[in-house]
Amino acid sequence: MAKVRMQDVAAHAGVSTRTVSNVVNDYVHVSPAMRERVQRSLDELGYKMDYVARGLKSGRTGFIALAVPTLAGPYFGELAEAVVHAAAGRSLTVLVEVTGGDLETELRIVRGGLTNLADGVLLSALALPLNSDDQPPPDFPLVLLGEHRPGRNLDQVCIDNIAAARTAVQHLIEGGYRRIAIIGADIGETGRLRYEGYRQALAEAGIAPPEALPLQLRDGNRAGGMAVVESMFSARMLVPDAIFAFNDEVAIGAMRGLSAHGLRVPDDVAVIGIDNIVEDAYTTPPLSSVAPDLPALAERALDLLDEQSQRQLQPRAPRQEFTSFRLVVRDSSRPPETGTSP
Amino acid sequence: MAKVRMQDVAAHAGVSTRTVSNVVNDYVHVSPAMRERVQRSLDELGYKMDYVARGLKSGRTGFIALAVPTLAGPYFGELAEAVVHAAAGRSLTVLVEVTGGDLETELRIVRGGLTNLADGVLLSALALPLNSDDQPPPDFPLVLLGEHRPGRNLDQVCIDNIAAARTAVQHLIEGGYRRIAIIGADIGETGRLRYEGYRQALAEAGIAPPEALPLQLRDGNRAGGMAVVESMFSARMLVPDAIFAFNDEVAIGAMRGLSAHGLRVPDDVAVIGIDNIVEDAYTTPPLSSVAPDLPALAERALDLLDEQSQRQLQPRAPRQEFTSFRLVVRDSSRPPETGTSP
DNA sequence: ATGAAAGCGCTAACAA
DNA sequence: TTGTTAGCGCTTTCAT
Repeated sequence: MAKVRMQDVAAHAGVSTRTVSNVVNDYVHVSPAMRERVQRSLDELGYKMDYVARGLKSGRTGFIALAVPTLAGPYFGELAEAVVHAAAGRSLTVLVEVTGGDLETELRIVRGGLTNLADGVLLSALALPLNSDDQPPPDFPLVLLGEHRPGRNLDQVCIDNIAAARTAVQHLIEGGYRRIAIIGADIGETGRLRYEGYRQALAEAGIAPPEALPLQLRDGNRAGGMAVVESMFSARMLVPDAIFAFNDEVAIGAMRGLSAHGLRVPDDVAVIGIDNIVEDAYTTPPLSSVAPDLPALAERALDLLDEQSQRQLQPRAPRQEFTSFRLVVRDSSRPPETGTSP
Repeated sequence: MAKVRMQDVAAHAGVSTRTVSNVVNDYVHVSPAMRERVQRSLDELGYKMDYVARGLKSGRTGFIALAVPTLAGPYFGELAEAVVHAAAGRSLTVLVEVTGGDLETELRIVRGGLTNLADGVLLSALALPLNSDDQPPPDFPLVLLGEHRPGRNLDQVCIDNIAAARTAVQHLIEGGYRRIAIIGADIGETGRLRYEGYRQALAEAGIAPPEALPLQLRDGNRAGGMAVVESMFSARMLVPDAIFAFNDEVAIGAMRGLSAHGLRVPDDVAVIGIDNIVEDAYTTPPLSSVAPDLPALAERALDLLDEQSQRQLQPRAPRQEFTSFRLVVRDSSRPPETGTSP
């Protein structure tokens, strides 16, 4: 069964390709009779649109691309779901590419590696150099998603990392915790921002930060979080009474490390992370977190993509937008006095 | 900065587009001098290949598509990583589409919705009707990934679900557990197969299955697993001494439900799942599981895609291949006598 | 080793 | 309302 082209359908129905195209694309000015006739041929021959060919001509494909560092961890999967859902509301299909946090891959994407394939690109960058203002702005709709900030010449939507971190740490302080450690301050720009929020919260409360943890956090995942806690014990450090983790995965790894050493959460050490991944509600104890508004983030990102498609010609100043977040308190950060939920 | 076409480069270098194409595609018969000259123009003008246009003509895009029901849960994310990794070894880029387990979307894909965009499609189907043998075979490389079995006219690679389930249940039996419940026997074809393995293991050991759990598992996720356990308590059923869950997410939900009712794992109830997601090593207690060999699965799937591209003309009998799995024992299924790991 | 030119399947000006 | 036709950017026969 060879490929059925529009021309084949046109021949079969005794009309021109123009008419077939009109029918396929639900063009308004087609007589019902004609539509009926063409539709019959369409069905009979089993015609399937070649979206690539259409894209070549029309410049629009109906796809948008989402590039994320990894899908192995939960956060980007949940982000992807939010984007898929938001895109579906606009009749857009999402294609996800995994970059591996690889600089070369991220650069390829910023330089248009997905253009013509997708009408717009959402990129969660990890490795992209921060000061890339010298790079020419991309000539296709591109929005940066999430916490990285590679230069100031690209649209971006993310949560206010400083505020989010400060909220988390303030919550710990309000719970009476004083020796509050941070894990992951060294993870790229996001880590820097979250450290700043941490620092501000402590400063506001007049608390001195405890001594820094000995091991740097290599990867923002469970294994990394656990390793940092292990290093804390092997360095015989004074154990903090609370930990603010770079993200929930790290927090979960840290909790595992603590419990492996016989420490209870939150009685001995309180823990809080960021991202509010689904898993948080099922850890032991359930993990407190700061929840970014993923649906809103996705919607805003698509809005910006839209905007960029419109003003392709007359570029405007790049935007950085924040979406809201909220504190989600679970047992991992509830001070002992308060008791746990029923 | 308008779009730079091959023609522009050709003009700039004073050659034909043929030559530019040759240089770009590393064609052998190009004189070093010519290559040098064209390359200079390429760089100078900042040429970027339009992969869509190339795909239109050549029929190959360098992309393969992976369609999964969801990315919100951990399993398909980890599967996607495996596919991305395997594909990278073959200079293929993976584009992931989320189907939502939606029948309409799955049908669109089987009918070629991603053709011309991707050189081949890997589909993890959920809703696809089982007896779709009447459907004409797809005219593009397509391999089914994972546990579903929609008819016998498509290539498929998955683990042997019956054997995997039997292995898990045999492990529980060897641990001395007798009242072994299953959660998720009702989740589609996969559930049916895993139930069969469960049944076989019990039969081999001469154990009668305990009374069925009152609530059907709606979704194969944590919330579903927890809900089933809750229903077990509200129905005042005799609590089993071990649970074999449809997958690890369900197992994790079940563990949460058990601990919410004051039952300890594995002392009161042992739990085992399937998938061996990363999270398993960090749950409390760490969750035993059956681990599919994801890298092997991905490689075999790509092999089959390759094979299909070759014999486009002369179709061969569809294949169903199994990839190996192994039992991963962690604390959640270690009988009390045995003690826990150091 | 390189050039000229015919499409890949579709859309959209331009015509009628 | 529908037909005709010129490309979209690229690859690839056929020439040279």
